[in-house]
Amino acid sequence: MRAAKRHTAFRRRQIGEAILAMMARDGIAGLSTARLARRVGLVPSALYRHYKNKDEMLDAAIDLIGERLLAQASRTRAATGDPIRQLELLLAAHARHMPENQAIPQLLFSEELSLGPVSRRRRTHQKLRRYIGEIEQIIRVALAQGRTRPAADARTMSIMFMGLVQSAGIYWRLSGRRFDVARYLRQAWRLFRGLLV
Amino acid sequence: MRAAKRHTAFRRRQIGEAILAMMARDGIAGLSTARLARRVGLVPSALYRHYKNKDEMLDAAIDLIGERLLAQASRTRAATGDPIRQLELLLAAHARHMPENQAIPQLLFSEELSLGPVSRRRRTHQKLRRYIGEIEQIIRVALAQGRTRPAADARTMSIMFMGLVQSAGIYWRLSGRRFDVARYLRQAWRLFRGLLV
DNA sequence: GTATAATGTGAACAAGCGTTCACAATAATG
DNA sequence: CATTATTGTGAACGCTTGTTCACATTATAC
Repeated sequence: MRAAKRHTAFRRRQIGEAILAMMARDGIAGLSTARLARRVGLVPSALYRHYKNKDEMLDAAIDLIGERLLAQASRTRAATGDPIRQLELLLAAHARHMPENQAIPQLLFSEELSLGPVSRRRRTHQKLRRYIGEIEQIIRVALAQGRTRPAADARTMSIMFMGLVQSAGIYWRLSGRRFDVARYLRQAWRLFRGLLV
Repeated sequence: MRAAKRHTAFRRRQIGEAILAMMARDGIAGLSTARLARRVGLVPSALYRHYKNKDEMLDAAIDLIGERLLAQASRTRAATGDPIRQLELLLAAHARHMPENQAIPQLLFSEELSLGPVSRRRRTHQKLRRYIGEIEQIIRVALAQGRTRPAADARTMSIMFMGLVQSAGIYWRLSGRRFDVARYLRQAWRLFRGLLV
């Protein structure tokens, strides 16, 4: 059956989101144009009406990831003014969206990042830096309010914060989704929190 | 030129170490039997004299990783009796061997782990659990000696500890090897240490 | 020293990959 | 309504992949 004719903008978003979903499960390397097309409901060659080649499709997906991360951050900052509470909410969101968000660590460690064009690594680096920058700002505010004299700067702590999520993701994935992410992150948060207040 | 005839045990080790080295740079997906064979100095078909198929080669490499991790841990525990110092040494070792050890995170997030046989995921899970178990024991000793009443159990803290290394690895890789891992881990260590003593 | 087992080689294979292209169908424009 | 631009289709391409197999070479065992 022939697929409906939709605008390129629509298809581009469809394709981007399909890539994200597929990356979350199977990583970026097992992602073939054939499977991607099937998921979107098109024939492989149809993808090339909307993107020049596979590289452009992947880059679009990376942009999507960056957008979502930043949206998550700003949504959290809007929810409350308390920096400590913001970090807590952020961790909870990561725990809640662990399945879909696996696309992120999959991407960060994909071989595409080392084998593919340098521009892609830089693009990804930039997205992550922005997100960590958001966290760093929150931590800076928290440190200003807190009573402790911290043993490290806000940037170090923001990378550590990301490490909490990463380690949870690894273990969750490796355990066959059995590892209790929410519990771990709650405990880890209690420790991390102690470094701030 | 025809390659020398070596015993299978010798070739197996050669192949395993070649996989590790190649994984560290390019991940596990870009790893083809052709490139692997060239690196070992053989012709692709020769690999099949020593392993039944590619899956078996990868499993062997995973075993090698496990061995190295445990060796690292026991070497560190032998170096000093002080648990705090042990953890510090372990972090320093991770910083020093970051380039070679990239094979580990590459493996942990490889799509081979989700697409490949379940046995491989379990195998990897087991290796990592053993290593984290070692860290957990060290932390347990440290907590018993310390004066603080910890806000989380030793297992949580051991996963957090691994998270330090992971986040450093991500950033280092993404920054094009420019990120100062040693500096970051020193600072992160000061924070983590504060949770123990 | 001869037979036997172990290891290496090159050719060949089927399958999957990303991509191109002529052509068909549909939507947008006049 | 006619024209034109846009989107979808199926076949075909060159390439890489993992693997097998008959055959050549070398080490080991008797």
